[in-house]
Amino acid sequence: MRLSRFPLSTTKETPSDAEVVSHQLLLRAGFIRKLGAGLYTWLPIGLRVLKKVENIVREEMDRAGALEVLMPTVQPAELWQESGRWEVMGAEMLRLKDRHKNDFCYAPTAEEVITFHVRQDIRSYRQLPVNYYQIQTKFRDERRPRFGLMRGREFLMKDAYSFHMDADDLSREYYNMREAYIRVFTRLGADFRAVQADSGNIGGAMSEEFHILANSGEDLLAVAEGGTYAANVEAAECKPGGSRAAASAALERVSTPDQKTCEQVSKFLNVPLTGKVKLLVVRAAEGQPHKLIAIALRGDHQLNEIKAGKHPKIASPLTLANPEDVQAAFGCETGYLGPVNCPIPLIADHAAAAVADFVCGANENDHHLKGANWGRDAAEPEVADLRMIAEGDPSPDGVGTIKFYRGIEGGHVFQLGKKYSKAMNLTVLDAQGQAVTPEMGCYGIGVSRLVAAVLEQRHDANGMIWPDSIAPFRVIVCPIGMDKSEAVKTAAEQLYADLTAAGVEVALDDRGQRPGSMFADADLIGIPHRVVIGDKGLANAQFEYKHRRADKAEMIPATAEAVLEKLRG
RNA sequence: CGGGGCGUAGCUCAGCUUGGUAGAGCGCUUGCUUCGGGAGCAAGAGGUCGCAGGUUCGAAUCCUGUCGCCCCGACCA
Repeated sequence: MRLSRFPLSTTKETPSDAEVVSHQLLLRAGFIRKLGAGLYTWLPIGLRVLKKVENIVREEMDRAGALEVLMPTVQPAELWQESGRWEVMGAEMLRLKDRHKNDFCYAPTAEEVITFHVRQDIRSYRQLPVNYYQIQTKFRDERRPRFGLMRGREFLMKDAYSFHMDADDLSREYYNMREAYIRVFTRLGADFRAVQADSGNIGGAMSEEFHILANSGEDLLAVAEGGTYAANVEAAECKPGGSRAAASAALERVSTPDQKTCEQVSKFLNVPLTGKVKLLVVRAAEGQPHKLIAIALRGDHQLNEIKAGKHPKIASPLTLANPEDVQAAFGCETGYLGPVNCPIPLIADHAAAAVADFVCGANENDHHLKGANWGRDAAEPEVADLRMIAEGDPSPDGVGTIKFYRGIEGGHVFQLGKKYSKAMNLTVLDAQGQAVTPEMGCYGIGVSRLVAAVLEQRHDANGMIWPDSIAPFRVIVCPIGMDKSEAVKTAAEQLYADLTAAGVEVALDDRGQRPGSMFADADLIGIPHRVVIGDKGLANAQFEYKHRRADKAEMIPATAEAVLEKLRG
């Protein structure tokens, strides 16, 4: 490609409304332009990268045996009403009406549509298993689109849906997809982790997310140092620790005026946070004897709202009680709650239940209790895993110690089970002629998000640093004084022709720019290999070669073969 | 959805407090010089000041409404 006919619109200035590096660079380098909140146009150079990511995903899905289809982005409401999600999905689903006033949505995902088609076409166990995928635009009306491509509203996604006669075959395909994802992320040149995940409201059992590690990531990951365990903190289990020590202290009521937080009380009474038990009050699930329920946590621990929300006695999604209701139930402010004489049902986290001689609120304003003990001062509590895992905790699988990382979710694999096949009456006949409801899996990759996520890892002060696999061009040829020197012009044109003939994607910077701006653009758009051709080098029959990551350039023979050698190496 | 902020040239922003001829830098056009890390000089083009009302002799500036966008929080296959 000749850059004289491939306009780059790069800027020196960083757009003010771009927060994260990837968003800044994508705008500065002219890869994308904003059309509205969470809506971006891909310009020619950016689209080249997006298409390459898309093709890597396509190749690996094909290699894994999945079959590509293309479904409409506008879907009839009836299908969503069948699955029940027309009501469940909130404002994040964009709803439309056609001229006949019929309801539609702009696809946020496609479980319903694919299940509908499989119901039409698949009748026999002989036709299963099958795994259909598409690479298609999705729209989710996020409450708060942000970070450019990382959380856009319209985005490009690869979504795959598999159908199986039984759970074992679903499990087999799940691991098949997992392997395909590992190949995709590896080819993108990304530092990534597959982590255990919460399956959210899409439903299902087994689920893992693929995260690209980056400080700007929106998710927090618990990864075992010295082990293999990795989980999104939302999903990370906490195993019960050691047994509780025997009670040794007497119960004592102490005055703690205006000491409402655990930190304040801990400091005021000079006891460690780990020796305190705190109480949170949340709404109880429907049908529970009391509308509120108390959760006891150790002072240094945080509530895991996802795990707690799944507890059968706790309302889902987890909802904190409002302060008036707490006041009415306990007769004191929220800063002084404790398990001793707790007026409502209580569930304790494992760790909170393992503390002896603890400090807690006295259920009376401005007072706490010291030396409190389960089984003596407070009833032995029901225990559950309710807390957020913490850095330094032992890994739940017993190997290693937990350290936190931030990650950008680039892919997600789920075992859905029968949630949609059942809701939408999908059945096939098995070998005995019996109707069976197939098991489903679903597997997503955020294709456009991956472009930004890779960039979060691969950049420096001068701009982007693409791996060869997804770079907009592999090589950029920068001729110095092309319009002055016939020798430079000839050599540049020859190299351009030779590399092109060799099947290398090469950009020839024939715009007649000064060297400084050529180099600045080449660095900003992140082309991995750069060849500079100037009269000085040509006098010695040499080109100058530099890898985008290298500190310095080196001289190589002035031949296409020498350049190709560098690309191989 | 709650809180905060911003809409002025293609881009980044100043001007608004205290109403009176609409500005700068970058980019763009032309010419000359320059040519190995975003060149210099000179000339030039380019703006319904988001939109709609209102106050006023006069509104980018003050008031009301409205739309859009950004940030923090809550939320999120």
